[in-house]
Amino acid sequence: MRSDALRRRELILRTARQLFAEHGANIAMESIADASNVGIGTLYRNFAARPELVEEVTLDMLQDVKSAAEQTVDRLGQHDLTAWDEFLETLIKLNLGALSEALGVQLPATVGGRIMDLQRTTVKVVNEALELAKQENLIRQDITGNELITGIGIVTRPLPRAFAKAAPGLSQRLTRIMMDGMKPNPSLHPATPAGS
Amino acid sequence: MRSDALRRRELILRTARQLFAEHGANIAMESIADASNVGIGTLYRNFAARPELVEEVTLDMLQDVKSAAEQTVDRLGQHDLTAWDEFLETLIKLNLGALSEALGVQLPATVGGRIMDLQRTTVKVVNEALELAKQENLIRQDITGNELITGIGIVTRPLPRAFAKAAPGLSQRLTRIMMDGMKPNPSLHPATPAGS
Amino acid sequence: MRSDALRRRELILRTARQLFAEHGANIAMESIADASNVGIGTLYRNFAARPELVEEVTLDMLQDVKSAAEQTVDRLGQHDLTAWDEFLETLIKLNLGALSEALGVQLPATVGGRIMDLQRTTVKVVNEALELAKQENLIRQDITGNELITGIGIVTRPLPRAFAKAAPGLSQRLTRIMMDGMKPNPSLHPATPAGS
Amino acid sequence: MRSDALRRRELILRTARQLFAEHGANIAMESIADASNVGIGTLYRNFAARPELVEEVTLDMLQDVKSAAEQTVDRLGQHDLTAWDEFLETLIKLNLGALSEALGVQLPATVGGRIMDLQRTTVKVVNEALELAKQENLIRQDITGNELITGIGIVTRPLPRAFAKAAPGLSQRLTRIMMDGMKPNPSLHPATPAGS
DNA sequence: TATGAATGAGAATTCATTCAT
DNA sequence: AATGAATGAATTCTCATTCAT
Repeated sequence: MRSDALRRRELILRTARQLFAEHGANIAMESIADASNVGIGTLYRNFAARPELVEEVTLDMLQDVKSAAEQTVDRLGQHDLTAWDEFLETLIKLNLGALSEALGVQLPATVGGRIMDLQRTTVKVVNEALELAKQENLIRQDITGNELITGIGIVTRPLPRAFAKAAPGLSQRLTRIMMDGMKPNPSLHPATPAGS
Repeated sequence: MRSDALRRRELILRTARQLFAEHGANIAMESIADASNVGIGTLYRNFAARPELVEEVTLDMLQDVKSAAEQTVDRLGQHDLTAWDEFLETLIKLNLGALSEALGVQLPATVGGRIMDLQRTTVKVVNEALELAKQENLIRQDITGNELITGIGIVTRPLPRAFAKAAPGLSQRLTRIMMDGMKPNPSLHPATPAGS
Repeated sequence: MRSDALRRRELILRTARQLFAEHGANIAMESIADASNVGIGTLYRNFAARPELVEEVTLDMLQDVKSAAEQTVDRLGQHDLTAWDEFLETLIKLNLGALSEALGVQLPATVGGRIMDLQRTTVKVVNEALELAKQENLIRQDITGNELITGIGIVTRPLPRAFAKAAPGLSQRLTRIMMDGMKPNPSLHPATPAGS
Repeated sequence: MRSDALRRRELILRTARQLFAEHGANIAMESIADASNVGIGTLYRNFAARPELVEEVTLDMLQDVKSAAEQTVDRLGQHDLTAWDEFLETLIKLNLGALSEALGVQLPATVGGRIMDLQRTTVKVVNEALELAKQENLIRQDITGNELITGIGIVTRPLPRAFAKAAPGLSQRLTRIMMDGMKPNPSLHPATPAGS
């Protein structure tokens, strides 16, 4: 039953992540329980309160980013240059935007240490990948790991329905434009990078 | 008396817009009434329900964009090239991001015709301005009005607190990067524009 | 409407006090609302949360004790000796026991200043009445105001149903016995009074 | 094996009794299971539902009173007069008050026959002890067994925190006063005893 | 038989909306 | 027409009890 329960916990986590991305921060705990095919009590047995669930989903997402970055560091280390574009693809597909929008609203101002820690190490690995990408001139020299991630995160946020409808494919286009803004082009902005 | 009532309605609208931008979608109707110094009943007399208020705020915002675009068309028509950067500045200052985030969540899937209409004419004027800007090579040839507006809208959305804190100035940096992505650079992407 | 609302608030307060005494601490907020013939929302508009309602009921009760004590001081001051027994009667009828049982469980460990204050002044007045009663040899010299009140409070608590049923009138009998324990009888216990 | 199971049941019972006295009626079943070092399932195998556990604890408590009374009858029968005060001490130490408060709230209006029966026989034995005590003039002639037990029970109930804090030692003082009220003093109240 | 995971009814609280004054 | 009190549905969370292993 141990593994059974664990499987169920994972299921709830995945479901919650999906629903947060799809319906935003306001999704009711009961909807998450329903979509996971468990009773509300089971949801609460696994995640003592809403903020805890939000925290776990956040960690889950950060872990995905970190794993992708680690792979990218490996592959770029072996001069497999296709790795970089695939990394960006992965980040985009992770739906960081939808999630971070939903989660950002809810995370308490003072985020728990676990998130801070994982965020830190994640950014660190992303920075390593970035360093390698810069050496191959795959990206602007002044971009930081933080900027890369939040940049993709922000640009993949779901658009207001009205806009999304009026112009299908808009989201991908905007992503592309931001990626273009990160392309190497030393002449453009010697700029002072913000954040780390 | 008539104008008195009108003034009051405008006041509520402005207050709501401010509060939506500041506190997001979850702001309570009563808070809006309080901040407007009217009773909740008066708020509801002016806006029959929350979605209607949201709709009006959206229209208000679109109108601002349209007005700015109109001025820009005028000035660019007279070859006042500083007008373009000022237009972008204005769009950024309008806080489109914060607002559209708050409003986007709430607008019903089937947005009222009024919004669609104003959006259409707004985009049209923006496209005119854009056309002039392209002639002056102030912006990439393949950017559409819709992309410009939503691009600025999306990139000026408030960041999750955790990120914002970790890297102050990040938001401006991301805006800059997206603007860079829109800079004229014919070589980069002959791309097929999406949306209109 | 102002006075209407006030009347309603008082009604809720009275109802809550009654229900706390009758059904104990666990009575649901909704039951109180129902019994008051108001919606649950109205209950919460008047008392922002359960502890606030509990506090108000407590203050209401203390005020009753204080008023009774004040009258008693007046009457004893005029050597109306029947006042004392009537005071005790009143305290008993106030149902202090049922209430304090219900309320005691709920009041936070650190009771709000308002309760502390009113309790202090109440005990003070009771002590004045007590002083006069002692001069007339109506009560043991070593009894304090605090002891008188909590003594009556504790002995009028509702008995477990099983006992109450087995012996109707038991509660009154116990009250009587405790009152007997407070009768003047200098020989019995020169005891050191506890508390104040 | 049989005795093993029995031992476990007794352990749960003792634990529950302690927790009821300590934390009141609201203690959760799971806390009782935890404190007993058994799973919640085991608790429910031994006591089919909360009221049953409450009933068993009540019986346990009544049995203690009965045993103490039986000893007292024996000793008083041999004119060991110290037995009486020790009996009172024992009743006080049994923490009848805390328990009966917790249990009283929960016992269904129609208490099971087992409780009624044990209560009856308990009161009977207490009455025998009382008879002997009266012959030795250790207690008022008009006190009944029921009154003695519930009197001690009620006066040893835990006081609301606010009062307890304001006056440490208050509880013992009140107990003493009630005991004083039961001291032999034929002149005081020829009163009609209530209950049996 | 012991365990602890699962369940869902119930409790406190919030907030959009309606209604009496 | 303005006000703010009243309403109740929706939401978060708890805990007694059941059930699968």
